Amino acid sequence: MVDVYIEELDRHVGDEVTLKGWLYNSREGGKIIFLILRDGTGICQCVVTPESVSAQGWENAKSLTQESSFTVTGTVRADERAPGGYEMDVTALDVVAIAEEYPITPKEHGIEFLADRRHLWIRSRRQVAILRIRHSIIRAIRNFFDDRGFVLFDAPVLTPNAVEGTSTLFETEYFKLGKAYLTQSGQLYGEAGAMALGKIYVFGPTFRAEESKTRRHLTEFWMVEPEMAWFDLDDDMKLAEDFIAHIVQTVLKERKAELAELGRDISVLENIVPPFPRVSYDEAVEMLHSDRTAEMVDEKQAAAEKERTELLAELESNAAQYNQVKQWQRKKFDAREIEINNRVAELDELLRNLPKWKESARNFEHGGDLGGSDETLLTWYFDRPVIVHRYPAGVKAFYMKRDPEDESKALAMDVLAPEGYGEIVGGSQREDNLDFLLERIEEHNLPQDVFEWFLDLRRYGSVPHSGFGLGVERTVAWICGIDHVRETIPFPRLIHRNRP
RNA sequence: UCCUCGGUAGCUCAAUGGUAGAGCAUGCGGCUGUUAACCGCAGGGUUGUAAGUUCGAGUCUUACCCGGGGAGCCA
Repeated sequence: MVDVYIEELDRHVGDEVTLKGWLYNSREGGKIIFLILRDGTGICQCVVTPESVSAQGWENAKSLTQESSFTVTGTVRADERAPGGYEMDVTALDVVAIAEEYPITPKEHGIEFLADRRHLWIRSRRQVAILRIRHSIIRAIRNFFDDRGFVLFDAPVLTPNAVEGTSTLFETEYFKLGKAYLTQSGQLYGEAGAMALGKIYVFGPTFRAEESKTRRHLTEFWMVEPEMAWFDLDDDMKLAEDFIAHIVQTVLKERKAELAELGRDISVLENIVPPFPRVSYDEAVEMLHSDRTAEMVDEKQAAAEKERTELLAELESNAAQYNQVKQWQRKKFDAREIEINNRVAELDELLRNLPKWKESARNFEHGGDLGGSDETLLTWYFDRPVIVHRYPAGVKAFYMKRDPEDESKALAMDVLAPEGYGEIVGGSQREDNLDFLLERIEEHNLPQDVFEWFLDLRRYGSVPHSGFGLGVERTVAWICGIDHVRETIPFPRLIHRNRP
C-alpha cells in the first residue's frame, strides 16, 4: 500500500493507494456517500458504499464532519465527471480527528468574517490556488536573478531613517540610539551592494504606515529590488520587461490548474512577452488629453450601462417567474440575485467614477504625478504592461538622476500592469554625481548626516547604476486576476487588521 | 485625514413607518452517481450602540462604534 498525494493520482490509475487529508465537502445518498477529500495538493472525490468497506468503515464515513481529518485507501479511477479527473473507490477509511462545526461553509461569506478566520480560510480551494501561484512567482523571481549572476543581498529591516523622507513609517524605540523605523525600501542599501557585487537583488518584507485603504495596499508587503552597477535607464527597462515576462510565463507553465481554478483568462497572460510599450511622461500626458481617451471612457460607460440594464432586466424577469417555479429554481434565482446585486454595485461605482476620470484626464496638468485613474486609462491602450518613463523630477524621489537632455525630468520609470492593476514596478537610474546628490538632499530638506554613508558610494568610485522595485502582492493579484491584494499573502496586514 | 456605501438568525441576504422572513449551516427522517446534490420536518433574533421623532421605528433624525470601497501616498 502506498501513500500518495492527490496531485500524483494520474500516475496511479488502477492502483490501490492511501490518501490522507481533510473532508472538504460531502454528499450523502442513502446507501452511497461521496466524500470530497482535500490534501493541500488538490481535491478528490472518494466513493463509499456499505459493500465496499467494513461496517466500521461505513460508520466512520457517516461520522465525518466538514474538515475532519481522515485517511482513505482504495482504487484510483479516472472519471470525466470528477473535479480533478480522478476518483477513488474506497475500501477502508480511518478517522483521525472529527472536526467541530466548521465556520466556513461551502457558501458565500463576507470579507470580514473570512478575514477573522484567515487561518482557516487559507484551506479553501481558491486560497490554496492563489498561495501556490504566489510560491511559483517567488521562485520565478529568484531563479530569474540567480540565473543572470545576481547576488541576493539582504537589507536591514530596522533602519535609522526614512529613505525618501516622505512616507509615514512604523516607529520603535531602539535602546539608547533613539528612534528606529521599519524599512520602507531596501534600495539605498542595495546601491551599496551593487557597488560591492555588481548586480544584486534585495528581497524581503517592506512596511508603510500610511493609512491607505484600497485594494492595492498592505501595511506589510514583499518587494524585490534589483540594483545594477553600469546599468542606465534603458538597461533597467529592458531588465524589468524581461523579468515580468519571465514571471508570467513561468506561472503559465507551472500553474495552469490553479489559474483555471481562479477562472483566470489565460489568453490575456499569454500576451505578456517583450517588448513592452514605452511611453514617455510627455507622451502619456498627450494621450490623456487626446480625444481617443475620452472616446474610450465613453465606450466603457456605454458598455457598463448596457450590462447594468441587462442585469436589472434579468432580475425583474426572475422575480416575475419566482412564484411559478420549483424550489430548486428559486434557489438559483436567490443566488443569482446576490450575484447581480454585487455586480450592479460595482457597475454603479464605475459609472460614478468614469465621468470624473474623463475630466481628470482631459484637464491633467503637465508636471503633476499621474493619478490612479490616469494610469488605468493609459493601460487601456495596450494588451501588455506599459512602461512610463522620464517623469517630472519634482514628483519623484531625491536619488533619481536627472535626464541630461531635459533637466526637468528624472530618469525614472514605472511599469503599469494591464486590466486596471496599475503600478507594479517603480525604478530609476540613480544620481551618481556627488554634488548633484547633495543639492537634492538639501532641496528635499533631508538630514545629510544620516546619508553620509550613502554619499560615500559617490565619493569612492561612483558609476552609473540603476534599479527598480517590484511589489510581489500586486504582481500576484494581477496574474491571478483577483481584485484585492489581501488574498495574495498568507496573513495580510491592513490598516484595520493585524490579526490573526 | 477626506469622500462614499454598509451593519437584520451561525453565514449570505430580503422586508411601503404597521405581526421580523428566505436560502445555506445545524439536528432528525428519506434517497445507490451526487457535483454549492435533492425532498420533508424542527430549533434558531435585544435588527451595531445610545438618544430622539411617532399611536407605532429594522425602516425617519442626531451622535458614536465597527467594517467595505475610493482619494491622497505608494509596490
